[in-house]
Amino acid sequence: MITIKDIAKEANVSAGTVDRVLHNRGGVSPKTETKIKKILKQKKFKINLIASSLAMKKHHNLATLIPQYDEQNLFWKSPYSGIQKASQEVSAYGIENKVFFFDQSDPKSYLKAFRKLIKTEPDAVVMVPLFVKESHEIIKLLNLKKIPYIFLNVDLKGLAFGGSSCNNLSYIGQKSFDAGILSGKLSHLCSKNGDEFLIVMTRKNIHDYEAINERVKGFKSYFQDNVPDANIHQLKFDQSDGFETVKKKINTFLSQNQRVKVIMVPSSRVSYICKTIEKDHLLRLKIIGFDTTPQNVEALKKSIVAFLISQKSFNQGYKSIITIANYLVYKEMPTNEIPTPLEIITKENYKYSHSEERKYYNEN
Amino acid sequence: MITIKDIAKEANVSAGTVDRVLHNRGGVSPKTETKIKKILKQKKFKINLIASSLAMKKHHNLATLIPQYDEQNLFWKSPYSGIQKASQEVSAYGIENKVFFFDQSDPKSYLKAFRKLIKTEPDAVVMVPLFVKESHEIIKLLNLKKIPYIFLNVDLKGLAFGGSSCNNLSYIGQKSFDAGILSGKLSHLCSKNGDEFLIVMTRKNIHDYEAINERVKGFKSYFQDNVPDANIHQLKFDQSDGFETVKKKINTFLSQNQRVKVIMVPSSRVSYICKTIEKDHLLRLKIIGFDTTPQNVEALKKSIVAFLISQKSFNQGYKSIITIANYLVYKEMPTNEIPTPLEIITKENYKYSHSEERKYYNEN
DNA sequence: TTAATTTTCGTGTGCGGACACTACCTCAAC
DNA sequence: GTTGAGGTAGTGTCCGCACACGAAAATTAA
Repeated sequence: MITIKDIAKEANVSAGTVDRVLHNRGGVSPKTETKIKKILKQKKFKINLIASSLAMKKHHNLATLIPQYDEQNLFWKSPYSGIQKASQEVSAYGIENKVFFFDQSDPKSYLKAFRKLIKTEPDAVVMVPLFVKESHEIIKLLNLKKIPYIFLNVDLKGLAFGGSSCNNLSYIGQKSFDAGILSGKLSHLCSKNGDEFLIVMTRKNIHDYEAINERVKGFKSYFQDNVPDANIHQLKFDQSDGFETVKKKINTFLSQNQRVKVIMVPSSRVSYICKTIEKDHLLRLKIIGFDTTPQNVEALKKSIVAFLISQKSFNQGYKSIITIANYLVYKEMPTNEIPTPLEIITKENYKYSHSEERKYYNEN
Repeated sequence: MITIKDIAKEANVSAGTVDRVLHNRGGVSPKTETKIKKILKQKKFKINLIASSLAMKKHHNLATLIPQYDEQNLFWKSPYSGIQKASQEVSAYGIENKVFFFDQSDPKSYLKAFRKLIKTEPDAVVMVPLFVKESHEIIKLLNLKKIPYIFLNVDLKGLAFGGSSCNNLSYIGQKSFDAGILSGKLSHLCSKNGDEFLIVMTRKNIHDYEAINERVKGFKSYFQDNVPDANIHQLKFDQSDGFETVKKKINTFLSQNQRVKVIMVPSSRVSYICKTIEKDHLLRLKIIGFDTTPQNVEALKKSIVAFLISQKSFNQGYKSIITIANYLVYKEMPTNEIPTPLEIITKENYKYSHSEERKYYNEN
């Protein structure tokens, strides 16, 4: 391992001088500078990041702005857990993360949480820019203060607000359209000619409205491209519809459409839908859903659900923190967009997936 | 940030004493030990890994013993790449990894490579114990020298040789039986009642003989448990069979067995098999294979292959190094067995998988 | 009681680098 | 010739921890 001192000795200067050229601090004569730079290259010197960050005594403050989760709506629990795990890990590197929650249905709470956040003077921010208009204001301030930020799960990419554009370091999140395509492919694979398909939409939370729509679009797009004459039905339920209403509607529909053999539920509510379907219908159906919530996994294990497509939101939360931490500590520039694997989960491979996540839950 | 000194001050002892209890170095009276431990907990002290690794400046020597790969047989390329990537990462922590190759068909070269390896006096070893008998000797020596080792991709678990048992820290590798079950499930899902199945075995390398066998067993086991009356055919080819022989046999078989609708190839040779199959047969077939070799991915993209099951051997190689590094640096005891996810890859989600691996390839 | 141990603990140094502080040198102005 | 400014380069300290060495305290032996 080559150290600064080695270089200094070789160049007949002191370590301080080498340090100066390493950091372009100036105050070095052109002659010595070129000489040192030459030796640096020749010896393939690389700064020891460990020693470096110790010496700098970098004490970074991170801040995270995400929607609050609750019993009713566990969607944001998983990314939060990932964030927590990553925070724990990077804390050893002198990075502290503060999490600020807001109500996903209340833009005002979003702004309010951000105001609290900004008061802590973070060095970087991970945020879920759920509300476009309010995000405008936030982005502007972050740009002004030159605080780097990355988007989690919701992208504002390309949006420019009156001169102040989104300079987010990266976007980490779902590719819902592609996930929809995948669900189409799986549906197709486990069907035969003449089978019909059913999409069941239940709109429960506003936040994933976009994701659900994209999934449906992707699903249809797959069939458009591959089986244009496929018969795709669609049922929509509202928040106001009770269990019995849903049950009646679905079963009536299935009775009248015996050729429907595959159901795709573009949300994490697939296990709920399954509960409404009568046994004799279930027998002929292949059901595909999203997200590995405990209930969904239960349905998977019982072979009621054939496939779950998981976007590993735990990992997304985890990665968001790790990414920004690497940026702060090692100045490692993340790619503009960090895609998350689209995982296909079945009864048979579930136990091998999400092991990180489950390990974390067990420890806590 | 709480430092050792803070703790020391609080406990009215010196930093050295705190250090001693932190590392269980002994030489501390029970009284002070419990006192310090209490304060440690209370203040939630966490060792600063940065400072720690700097101070230790442990120059660990790792050694890896894996089969050589070549143009003909790329199986071991992927784990090797993972190993390389991890080696690079841990080098910043003063860990150097030396890789020793052996000929996967020659036990002598295995022993020879090991002798070279042991001369470097490694602090830990990652190895693929391909040959049982020769491994005996190796394990004995490693046990004697108290060099920790982990097994990659081949397990000798439970094997005891004349008193010297395997004390491998961990096993990182495939779960081929379960992968076979998964292939069964996928085959089942994309078939309908009355369809028949075909397993095509090509035995090319000795090393994955075991894996292939397990996959077939798993496949059959799935059907045994779920569709006992399923009709499963099997074709075997030998190394001596040329392309034309294989082609003829397969197509003849498919012509005579029109009800075969799903082919499962329990090895990474699926793309090769596909090439032998005539177009009109391909149209009715769903094909399932293993491993994301470039050729297989090509077949996947052309929709010739429906599913590939990947065991992420890149990640396995990567993890093996990271695991042993964590053991050396942080004395972090790995779990006895580290399972690898069984990934289901289709045309639609391929681009989102293996991103780590591809990133690495692009960088190098 | 004193010497010989053993147990328990404090001190100092170094890991590789960052950065402030100081020292030296040159050159020009007075 | 003295003085001061500006440009260069060396030195020392600290970051938080690991670990060796040796000192002090406690225990045992003589």
